[in-house]
Amino acid sequence: MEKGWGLALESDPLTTDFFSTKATSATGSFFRLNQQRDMFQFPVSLAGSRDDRRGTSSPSDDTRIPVDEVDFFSDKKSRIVGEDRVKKEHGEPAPSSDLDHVNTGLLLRTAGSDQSTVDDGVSSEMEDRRAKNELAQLHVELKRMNAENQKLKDMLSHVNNNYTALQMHLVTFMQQQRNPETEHQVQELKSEDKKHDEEIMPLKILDPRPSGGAETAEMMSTHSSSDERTRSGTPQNNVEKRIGREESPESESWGPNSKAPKLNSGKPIDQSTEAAMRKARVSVRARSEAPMITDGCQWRKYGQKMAKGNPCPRAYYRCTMAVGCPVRKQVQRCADDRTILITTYEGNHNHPLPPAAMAMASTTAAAASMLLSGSMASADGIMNQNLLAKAILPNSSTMATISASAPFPTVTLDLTHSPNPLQFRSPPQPTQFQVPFPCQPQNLPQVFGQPLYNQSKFSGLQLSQEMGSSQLGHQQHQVPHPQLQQPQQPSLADTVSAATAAITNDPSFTAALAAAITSIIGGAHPNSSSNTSNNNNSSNGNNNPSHNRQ
DNA sequence: CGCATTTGACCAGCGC
DNA sequence: GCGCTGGTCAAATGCG
Repeated sequence: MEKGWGLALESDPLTTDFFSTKATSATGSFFRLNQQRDMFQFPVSLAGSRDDRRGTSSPSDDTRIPVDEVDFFSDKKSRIVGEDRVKKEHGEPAPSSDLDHVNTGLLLRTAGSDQSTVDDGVSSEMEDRRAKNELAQLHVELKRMNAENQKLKDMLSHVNNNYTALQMHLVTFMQQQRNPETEHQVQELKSEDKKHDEEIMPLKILDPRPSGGAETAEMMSTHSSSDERTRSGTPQNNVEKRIGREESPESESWGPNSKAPKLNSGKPIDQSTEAAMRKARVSVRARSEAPMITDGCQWRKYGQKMAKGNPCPRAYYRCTMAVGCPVRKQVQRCADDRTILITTYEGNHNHPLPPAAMAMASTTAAAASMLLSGSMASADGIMNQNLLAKAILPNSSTMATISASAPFPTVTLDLTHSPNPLQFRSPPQPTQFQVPFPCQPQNLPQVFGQPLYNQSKFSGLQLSQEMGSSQLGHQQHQVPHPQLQQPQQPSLADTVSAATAAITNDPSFTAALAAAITSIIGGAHPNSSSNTSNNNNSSNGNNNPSHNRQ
């Protein structure tokens, strides 16, 4: 049972098959197949993150190079150096490599090999000396490479941080333009986020929605207090706890019986949208044998119910990565197709997330923001939401559906239509740590021009093709990102499912999504029609990319 | 023993 | 008002 950031965060829920308790035994036996292996997994692609260093099946294993000597960000040289060194130590002649000076020595030796067979005495001594010399050179080179790698790693980390900060600044700026009164709240969030920038990417990217920042802050405070009450645990507090739960926005149930106001109620827009924000949900449909997708967060199961119309029980989970985190999720198998796992997220994390969790968090945050932005953009929420769904998946109406008729605004990301899903495939390495494969970037598919580190078995948002070509391509000028400029490589069918992780790991994803949404909403929204022309210039991510939803 | 899960009970909202 | 349903709680249980 592993408790760190990374893949094994959901260890116990994995082994606990809630379908086996009440569901049929048939499904139980089915889902018990390699649950660990078949978990959805989200990548850890944050450069320089701890997870990146935990690569296990790297070439360093084979060559017995100490891990600290082989950097996963390293270029080919250092690895070759390592191999050469080992081969040297084993008496093998090192092959010609990229190291010129090494080659020189080897070539000399090779050139003289014929002679060395003739006069053994002198040449063997010289060879020894030469070999030692080479070895020393290799050591020096290795050190130099390591230093260089470290430098590059630092730079990469720095660039990442800067990029995130810049993105947040941009969102903040646009948010302030749209809603100046929330400026101070936004600033609060910014300062909070800064605290965690170095180690962990912050989830609480500002909510660009009107009063979004306020909402986030409010939810955080409210939930901390309410949850503290809830966790106080003394029996005499039961009544108080119930009351507190009712007062807390998060405590509202998320079912059709919930107290949450409906979208098109007659309430003023502020209240209704605020409530809608609280209750906005993102439902992810994906194929998986595992009882729960691995989204990088830690969850604690707090309930299970048989839902009407579905023989499979519905499990209720609460985020336990931080005390008082209001995020909850429901996990349920689809009644029609029990290989489909439906995970519904609600709430905003009130804590920083590890990179592994950023993937799903970004996805759901983008979807939720998009949904809520759409619902607020106009009174005709349904229309805009449909447009937003098309914004996510312009060429497929079934990939993302937004329900405005539901008690809560819900966006459903349907990830089950992969032509060749890889969710049942074995991971390339047995370890549960998600390790990028910097050694073979050329073999990796790209989404939005970003190499896919295919460590994810998540079946994917399937945004790669449509979004990459039509949507993102359209938005590239709006959301400048170096990687977005790269030509998109045709996505491999069996790696499409990893697209989501890669997409959502890219901080530009939500910005790009927001830009796309903004342009659409701008056209549909009567009040923002004047902004339509601006969308191509200045809408870059402002309208959406709030990571305040999980 | 501590922690997570299980599971029955409770509560609130909705429909009839 | 009553029953149904969804969501949550918390004691009981299981596991490492």
